[in-house]
Amino acid sequence: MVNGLSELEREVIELFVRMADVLNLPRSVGEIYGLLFVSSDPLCLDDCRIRLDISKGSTSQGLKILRSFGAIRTVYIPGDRKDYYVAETSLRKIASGFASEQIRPHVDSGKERIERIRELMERHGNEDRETLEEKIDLLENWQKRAGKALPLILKLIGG
Amino acid sequence: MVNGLSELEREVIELFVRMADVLNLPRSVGEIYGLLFVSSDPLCLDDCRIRLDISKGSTSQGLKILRSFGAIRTVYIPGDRKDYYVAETSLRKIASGFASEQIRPHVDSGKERIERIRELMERHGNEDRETLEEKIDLLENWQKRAGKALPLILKLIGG
DNA sequence: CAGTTTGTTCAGTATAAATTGAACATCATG
DNA sequence: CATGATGTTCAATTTATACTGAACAAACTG
Repeated sequence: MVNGLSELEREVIELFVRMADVLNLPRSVGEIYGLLFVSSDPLCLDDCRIRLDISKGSTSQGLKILRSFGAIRTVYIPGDRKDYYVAETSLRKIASGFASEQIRPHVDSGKERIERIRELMERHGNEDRETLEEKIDLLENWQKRAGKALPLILKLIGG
Repeated sequence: MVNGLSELEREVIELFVRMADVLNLPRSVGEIYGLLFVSSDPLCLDDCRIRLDISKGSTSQGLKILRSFGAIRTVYIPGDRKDYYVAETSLRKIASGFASEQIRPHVDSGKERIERIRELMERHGNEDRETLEEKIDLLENWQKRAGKALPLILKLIGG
């Protein structure tokens, strides 16, 4: 046992580090969630910091991000001023939180950009106009499908 | 008009740069795909390089990546030694290529890791054994759902 | 086959993002 | 209200990743 983490713990944490990587989240976010996930009892900021051997700043930021999409829950422990956390284990909740915080904004800004592109095309009056218009229609189509797919995916994953 | 790119072109390209960012792909990949997407005719490596003002290396790498999941198609132009490319516009094709090249491997390696975790737990014999086992079951459950969701998402998006 | 065109590779460098740690704010408590 | 405990913020630094450009390989051309 190195670092205060058992091999089992390290392996679970690494799993979530990889997930974080895929989801474009900081490594530390994966580490923290992983640690909370394997822990059978709630941990506070300092617990995480010490066991993962990361800085206070990273730990604070990481917990903030995890809270922001509901991947962790705050637990009140009587007689203790510290905030304690447990991993949320409902995939549905996590996925929908993640979707609305990290995905939806991108989809929305994409929508705005397509509108802007439409406007630009008005004053384009080119030979390729026809072809171009088809492309933009296509783009809008993708956009819409992405927007509709998102909630369905959540249903699908969330069970 | 700056850089040889019209405002319209720049806007479309930026759209794909943002997408690339979400999908964890290099910016240049988004740029190249965007350029090919707005272009009404096929472009070769040097066309992309010059119009986007990026290096040969980046362009070559970018095209390689785009080819790797079928986001672009090679077009043969008689009497020209160069390879020409057009953007693939079937979302279904692109999404399934992306899934099998960039997502599936992660899902698979996650599966292996869970197996390893299972083994580690055998020789764990702890008090928390019960709780821990539930967690790992949960993990496996997520894993399976992700594996099954993937093809469904493709159906959903691909139309 | 020497010269040219085309594309790839990769060591070095630049860029963006995450992490650190110290300063700061907040608040409970004696 | 001074002290200590807890958590946040942010400038400086580290780290990971993408990009560059020169060297190279392959293949065509005259």
